[in-house]
Amino acid sequence: MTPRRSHETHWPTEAELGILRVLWERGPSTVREVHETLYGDDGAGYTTALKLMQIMHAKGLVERDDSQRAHVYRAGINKQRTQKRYLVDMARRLFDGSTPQMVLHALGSQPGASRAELAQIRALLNKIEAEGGKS
Amino acid sequence: MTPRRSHETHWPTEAELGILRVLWERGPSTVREVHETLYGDDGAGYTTALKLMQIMHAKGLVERDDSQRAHVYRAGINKQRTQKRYLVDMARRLFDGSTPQMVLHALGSQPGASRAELAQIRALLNKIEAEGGKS
DNA sequence: GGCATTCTACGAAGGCCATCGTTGACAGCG
DNA sequence: CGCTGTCAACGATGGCCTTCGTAGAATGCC
Repeated sequence: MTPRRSHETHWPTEAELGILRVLWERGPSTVREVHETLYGDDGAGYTTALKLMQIMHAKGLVERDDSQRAHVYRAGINKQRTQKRYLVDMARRLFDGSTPQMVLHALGSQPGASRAELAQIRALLNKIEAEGGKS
Repeated sequence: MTPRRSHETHWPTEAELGILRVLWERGPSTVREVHETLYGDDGAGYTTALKLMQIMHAKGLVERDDSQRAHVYRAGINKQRTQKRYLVDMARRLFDGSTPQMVLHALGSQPGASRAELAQIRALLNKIEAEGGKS
């Protein structure tokens, strides 16, 4: 009935996120390269990947160099910023907006963290505390 | 064309999550109560909430007591488990499946953590380390 | 030039999602 | 009994997402 409130800033869909992951890892790639990496031989067809990437281009999620016959795509949004965006959104939706609460939950449930990672987290904790957390 | 791979285990959609949040917080509630809490006067209409909750009931996301005229709904899935499920999925989609990496990112970007929360995280860290993280 | 291959572009199908309108049941009240 | 308000049920609508089929252009090779 009523038009869905269009989130305005585009959230990548699940399939789009898959393509972004490939572009973030491989760097600029053609549709064929992305398709092979992502779907291999028994995933979605080539034109599916093409269509998705065209739509993503229209949304600004990827940029495109069409000077060659096979256009070369690259991620149009930053990986770190996207990760952060999703984290903040997840905290909002499931943890009352509290990132620390989310961290606690994430750590608490089967983290499988290595000692090195634990040390890294601890170091970050020290840094945050030194810079003055909220009282 | 081809049927979408149906995730089989139902992931609550955005609107469904909103309703679950209300049920988790308020406990068993009627459609009207959920609607008022969630949408107030200028959100979606009453029948929208009703329809959503009926669909959720069909999916098993909520349970229902229909012994009264106004049916009473309660959450059919556990809050903690749902939080964990989303966390794991997010780690998979954006952090190479690594929860610790995700924690690092979450802590690193605008934590807004209170000292108490930092201490809580630190305590949890100690506990995990004591129980032996992977080398 | 002619053919096979590889692209891009376009459109459409089928599914799910959120939203709402309408209908019929039910309850309370005068 | 008849009104009035609330409720569940159902269907439909418009939008978005994923997936393809097909067409047309470009390229390379004989």
